[in-house]
Amino acid sequence: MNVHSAIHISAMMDANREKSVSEAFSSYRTATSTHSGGSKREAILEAALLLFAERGFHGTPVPLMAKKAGVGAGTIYRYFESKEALVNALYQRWKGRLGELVLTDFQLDASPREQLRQYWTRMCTFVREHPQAFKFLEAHHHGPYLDETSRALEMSILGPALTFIELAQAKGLIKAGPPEVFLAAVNGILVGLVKASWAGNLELTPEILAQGEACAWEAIRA
Amino acid sequence: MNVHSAIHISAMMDANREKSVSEAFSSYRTATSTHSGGSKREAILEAALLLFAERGFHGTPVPLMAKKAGVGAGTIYRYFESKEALVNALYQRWKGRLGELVLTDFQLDASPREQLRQYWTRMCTFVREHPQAFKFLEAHHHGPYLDETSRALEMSILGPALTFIELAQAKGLIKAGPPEVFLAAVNGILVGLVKASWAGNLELTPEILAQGEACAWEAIRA
Amino acid sequence: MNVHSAIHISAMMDANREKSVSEAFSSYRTATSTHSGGSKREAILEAALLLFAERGFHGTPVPLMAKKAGVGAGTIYRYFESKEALVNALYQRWKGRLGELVLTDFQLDASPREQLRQYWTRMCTFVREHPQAFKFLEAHHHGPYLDETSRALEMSILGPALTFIELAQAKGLIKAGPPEVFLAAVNGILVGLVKASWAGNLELTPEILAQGEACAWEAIRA
Amino acid sequence: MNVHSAIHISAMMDANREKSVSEAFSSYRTATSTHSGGSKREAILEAALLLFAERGFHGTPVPLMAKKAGVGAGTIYRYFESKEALVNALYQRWKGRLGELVLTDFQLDASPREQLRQYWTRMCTFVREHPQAFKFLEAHHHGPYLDETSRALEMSILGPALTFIELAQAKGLIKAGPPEVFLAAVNGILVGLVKASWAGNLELTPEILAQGEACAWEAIRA
DNA sequence: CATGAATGAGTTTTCATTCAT
DNA sequence: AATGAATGAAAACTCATTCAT
Repeated sequence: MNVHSAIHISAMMDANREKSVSEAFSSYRTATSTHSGGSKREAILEAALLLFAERGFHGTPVPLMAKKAGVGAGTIYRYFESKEALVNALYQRWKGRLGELVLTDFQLDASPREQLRQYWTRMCTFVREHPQAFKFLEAHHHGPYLDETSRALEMSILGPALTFIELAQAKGLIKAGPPEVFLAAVNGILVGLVKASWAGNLELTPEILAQGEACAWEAIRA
Repeated sequence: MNVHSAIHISAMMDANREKSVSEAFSSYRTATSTHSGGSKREAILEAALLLFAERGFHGTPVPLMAKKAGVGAGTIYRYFESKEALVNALYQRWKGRLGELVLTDFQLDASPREQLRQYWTRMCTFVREHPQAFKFLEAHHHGPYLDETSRALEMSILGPALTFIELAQAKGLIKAGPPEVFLAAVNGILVGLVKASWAGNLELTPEILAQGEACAWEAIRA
Repeated sequence: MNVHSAIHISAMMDANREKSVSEAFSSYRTATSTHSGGSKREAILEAALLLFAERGFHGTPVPLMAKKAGVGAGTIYRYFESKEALVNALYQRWKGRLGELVLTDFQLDASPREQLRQYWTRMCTFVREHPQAFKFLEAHHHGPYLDETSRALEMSILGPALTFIELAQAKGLIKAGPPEVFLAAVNGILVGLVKASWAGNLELTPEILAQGEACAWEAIRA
Repeated sequence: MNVHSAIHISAMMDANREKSVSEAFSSYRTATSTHSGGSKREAILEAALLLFAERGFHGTPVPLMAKKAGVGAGTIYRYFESKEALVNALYQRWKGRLGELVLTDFQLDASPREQLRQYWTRMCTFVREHPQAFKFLEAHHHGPYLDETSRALEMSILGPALTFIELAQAKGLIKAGPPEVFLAAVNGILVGLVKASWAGNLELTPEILAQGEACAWEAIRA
């Protein structure tokens, strides 16, 4: 797998709604400005995001989502075939957005140190701007209700990331070993920090995030 | 909080069952060899552990647990007041065991590098011997159904760990900064590796775990 | 307590549904002519009345009520928070109706003999028109599932009745002694007759009811 | 039906246990002094009496009765075929005792006024000495779980009482009309007073009971 | 005999989904 | 298209009864 797989990410997003690549690619960009039909769909997805993040998939009744979204319970089923379809659409949307954010215009030719900085910064941006989405993605990683498309999306970020690590290893700038280890380390540190902040043990200030980035680099540098 | 708080961990384990500290302390040690009265309780806790780990609290119906445990559905309520009481007992049992495993006879006077090795090794032992328990603890960290006792147990491991980090920082052997950052980094790397293995991206061989430990040390060393 | 407390009765009726006094006052009058939204509620209350009267609160499963009411079991919980809330609503409704029937436009200045006749007649009317309601009220008098509001309603009929007895005693027309004794006697005779009819030992003809009224008067007259 | 039907009462008591008339007749007299096997049966019946009186048949779990009786849950089923059999045995025991108390050596040739006094006094004795039994009998009068024997027992007291009323009517000492009316009146007054005392509205002092008796007599006298 | 742990049918209650309006 | 009342299947939990000890 290589960097260019990034272009497939958007195609998988919101897969339950539209199947066309180009449509899918543009759909979420214009999400906030869509009109008739779209605003309710957005409201539902937003309410679902918050509730799934706080209470989990099985812990969130559909009528509660409807109430929070300000729509009728039946309306949800006009936009999504089922609760499962909804959680998959939501997962694909946010995993897709995260993937786009991270991979779009990624500096292919920067130094590994610089690339880590870019990756780290973008992930932190996502965490800051969409904390509930991050929590949702983290909590629903491997729910049995996720379909193949959702699972496949995971790889679209992991794949390019692994490629970058391999390239850096080839240059001797990152430790030798399975690249998955170092990706797990970097992501693990980030997730560790974020979870510590959720638990109230830590505040995610820019300084602390920078500190975390430094740790991540030291963890993987050769 | 200091290292000696470790002795309180056992006292909190299985709190819903016995209240006496000494009893609680010894109860789980003999769990596998318990007499007739306890075997069903053990079967229930074991079935619950597997199912909660795979499907989550809300995703696991009581009758399914009963079937997996080989008991009647009503039997579960002879041992636990409610499904919530069961998940709390389970959480406290395993968090307590993890705490004991990590903290018992911890080398207070070893070097930070050595202490990290010991911590890392013990955590890996737990992951290897009780993978479902680790998954369960990871997934149920902050469920709204956890009671005060369960939440309090969390701190009994975190507390001592933070103390060690502070001591090492004072000696200039670990980076300066909030100790929570470095604890989150170490744990994050471990959890990252374990999750990668769950996802099938990595096999947790001794070599890889050692690699992870090296990363963890580099991440936090001064 | 005086006669005017009667105006509070309606306010307490159906207290679980509406809180406004004026609304509550008029709500049950139009009960039989309610619109689409209320017909199921009425059907549930009617089915519950019959079943609770025949089999008691604990002896009546919710699905049986649902079947008798011609609704789904879940529907009952759209109208009542719980089975307990339902029995309380039912109790308050009928106790309220009985209170209204007895106290509305009661002849404050008639002779005690005439007042007894009026009270007796109205009670008999209630028994004739709502035999199941009378049975229900009689059987659920002091169930532990009744809430404060239900219990309080009891007093709104007893209070005025006691006042009338006291007034008549002051005029020397009713025996001296605690007024509660004579109220118990009058009500006891009525309930005795009704229960005898339930047992099949007696038919509640107008003659027999008149006979009972005569007994009641002789029982309490000075 | 005449007075001599009284001798059949005992024969029906505890019918579920023994069928022989003589045995049945003597069984409850010696109840408190019986030994092996009997004491547990008594404990069960006593616990059941209290619990059924307070919470009703369906509101009383068998395990709770067992606990209150100080026996194992299974033990109850060594003495009674089922919960229904138990409530019937209990009903028959106490209805039988009440019948015996009222009818044994009843003054057949006394004046109606004197006979009422005797009846009233004996009923009051029962209420005073066995308040829970009275409450139990009152509450379980016509439960659907009562069998034919239990229902039949009712008549063994009512029958003789009606005979006495008829005799008194023939002498012109009690009002003309269906004797059931006057029996219902007398019993109704008594039950009314007792229920008022349960509700806390009245204390059953000797004076008040005498007052009640006076009311009862006035209610029925010609 | 006596027990009380065990059970599954039955209870109350919830909830994903449908459908008449 | 949108709704939310209605539903029944399934959830959590209870309890009358059994049976191994």
